[in-house]
Amino acid sequence: MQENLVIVESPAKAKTIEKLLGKNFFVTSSYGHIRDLAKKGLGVDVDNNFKPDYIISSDKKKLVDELKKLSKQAKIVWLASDEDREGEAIAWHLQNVLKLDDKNIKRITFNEITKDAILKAIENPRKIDLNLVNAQQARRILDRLVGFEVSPILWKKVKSALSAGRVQSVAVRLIVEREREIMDFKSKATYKVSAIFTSADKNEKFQLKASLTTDFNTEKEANNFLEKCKNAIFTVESTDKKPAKKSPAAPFTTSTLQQEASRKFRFSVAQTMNIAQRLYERGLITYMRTDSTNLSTLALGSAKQTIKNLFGEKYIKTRQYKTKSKSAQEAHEAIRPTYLQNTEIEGSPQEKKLYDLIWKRTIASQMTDAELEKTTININISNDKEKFQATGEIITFDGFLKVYMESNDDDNENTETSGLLPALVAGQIINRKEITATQRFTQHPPRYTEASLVKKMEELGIGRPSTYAPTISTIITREYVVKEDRPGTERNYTKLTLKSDDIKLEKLKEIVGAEKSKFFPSDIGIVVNDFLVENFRTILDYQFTAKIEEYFDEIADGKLDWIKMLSNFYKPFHKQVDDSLENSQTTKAERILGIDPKSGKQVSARIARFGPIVQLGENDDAEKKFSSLKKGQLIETLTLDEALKLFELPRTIGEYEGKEVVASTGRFGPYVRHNSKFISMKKDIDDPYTITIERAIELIKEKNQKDSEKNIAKFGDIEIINGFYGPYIAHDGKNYKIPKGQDPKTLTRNDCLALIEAQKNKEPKTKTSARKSATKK
DNA sequence: CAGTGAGCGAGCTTCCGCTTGACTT
Repeated sequence: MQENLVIVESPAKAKTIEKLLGKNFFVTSSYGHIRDLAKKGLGVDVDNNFKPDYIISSDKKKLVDELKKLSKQAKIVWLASDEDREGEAIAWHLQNVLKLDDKNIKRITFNEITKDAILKAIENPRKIDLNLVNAQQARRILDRLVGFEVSPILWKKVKSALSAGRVQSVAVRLIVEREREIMDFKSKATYKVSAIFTSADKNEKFQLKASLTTDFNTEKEANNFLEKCKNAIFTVESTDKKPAKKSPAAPFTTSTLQQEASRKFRFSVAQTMNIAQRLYERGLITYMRTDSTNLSTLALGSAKQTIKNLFGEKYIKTRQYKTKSKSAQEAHEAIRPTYLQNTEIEGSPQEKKLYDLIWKRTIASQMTDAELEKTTININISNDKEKFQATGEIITFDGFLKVYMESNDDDNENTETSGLLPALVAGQIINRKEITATQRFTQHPPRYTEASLVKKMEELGIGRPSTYAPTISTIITREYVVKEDRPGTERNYTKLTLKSDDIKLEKLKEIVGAEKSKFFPSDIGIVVNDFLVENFRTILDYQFTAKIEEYFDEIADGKLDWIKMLSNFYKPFHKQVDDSLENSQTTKAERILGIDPKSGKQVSARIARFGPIVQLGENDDAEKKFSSLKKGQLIETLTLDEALKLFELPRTIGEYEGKEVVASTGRFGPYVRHNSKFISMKKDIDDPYTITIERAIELIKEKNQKDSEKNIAKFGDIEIINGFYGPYIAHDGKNYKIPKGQDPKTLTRNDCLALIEAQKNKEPKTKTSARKSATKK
């Protein structure tokens, strides 16, 4: 057995390092943290200096035993976890759990996996930095105290099984407040004027697009302007050329990679991380959970070489980027290809795409600026003080743009910049071909996408590269927010066009406000957020994390005692907990919407046990009626008319084969019920409020037809069913596969029994897995 | 992506950050 045991955090990393270190070293990994606060109860003794109760979780026991065994056989254990707060804590937990003596351990760190860096680390070992460890303990314990003291208040005051936390609650707040901004937003219309000019000289042919530098507020003003243009002479007042530069973006961090993959490929944050993980495990890219934009000297060198080979010397510009985010801990490099000379890889289309993106971004970051020439042409109007302006941009040297251009968040904003403008001289007269004034509306602030939420969280220093994706999934599974598409609404707008000597007025329609994969708060999300902001303002403050991070830094620097820090936080915090338990109202977000003109009864909305509902009649009304809100409706913005419409369902629309046909909306959308069968309506075609009996019968017939095809054969308690995934055998509440190539119609009862028996033998495996997932739930 | 369309009764739920697996139809 080797004298030296090296423990890192990630097994993929362990593999590479072992190759570099040679046979005297055995390298293994801890798979992240090996123990954590007890899952049951608070896990912290608040009356005893916040003494933490650390437990090795069940899924880490085997690993810890293995590590114990290995460390006993080794002379020196090199604790090589990451060079940050969490990494230091992992090293410290390892020492404690493995019961390693100070003289047998050496703490080493390196933030690039190269032979040089690792050998250098081995030559310069240090002790475990207890201050840094304590900063981590303070972070961990504070998060536990916040999460486990505030969540139970929500169970009591709002709804069972809800959760609150330093990170997730602020993420939800961002989404709720953005929605409120949108609710309050008043769109303002202006008339934007643009023109197409042509040459006055018939020998010269060009078209120049220009826009007026000011907008008009009313149709009348716009029309007056166009009237004036009829008799105006247009003269080139000035042309101006200016050189400009564009610089490449920094290499990828976790959050910027998530943003770009979302913008360019529409990958979800989790999807990007899964693909990146696979690339990392295959040794194709560096670690994908990082907040650093740093590139190793090795990478800088090979980028230089690659650029020289592919594009030539003049495209090289070696740069090191400063990491933007203040909370960055920089335990790793930026995300980059391990070998920059590999311009492409084998793999799934998604893997190839993501690798290509990472490669381009990394290479571009080491290339020269792009050089541009921006041209502005101002056009004078003889009878008006307004001016038209045309702008153009051409690339005089492409530089990094040869390989990569960062995408923009607001891709729907098509700025009117064209490429090369015609060569015009001041004083030259040009002709108007067409001038239009189009009514445009200001847009509400955009709803968050996964990626833009991550970006915002990073700006606020909330969450870490390893938690962005899990946090998003938490706020969705708690049903605080939904991520979905919403159709837009139709809007009228006006367009005035001046051509020859006529002004044409058009009333046009456009679809606006359609959303794709955006976050919307739910009623529960809104209620919980309002409750938390009201009762725990300090923790919900956008600056809270940034502030406590300063304390953690002081602890890490040995300037602040971690127990004192926790105590300073906990005293006022716990008082808030007690206060809100005692004084705050249980909240149902109730709103009285008005009176139903038909029945004279009160209409109200609130959160009930199974979600948001509207109620017709007061609580003591024996004949009160309920209805659930539709998808996309919020209690906060529901109108009386919308509420009244909800009571129209379920709606009896007629009879078919002597049985009632009812239309309504359920958990899974609108449906038709007939003969105790539910038939989903077709999306975007049917509407439960307007569906006719004829159409309903059509749906019923269709469904009956499908059902008759569903059952292929039946032998007593054994059935052959044509399911969604193809035909299968159903027996005793369980489903069994039919082997490929076997025609299900020819199967006999005995064939089925044989298949069932054959597949039952595999059961022990599925049983244990069933138990596992059950205990997880 | 199949199927689904209900209306408490006790006890449980919950945090954030490190890591990767391995259950299917």
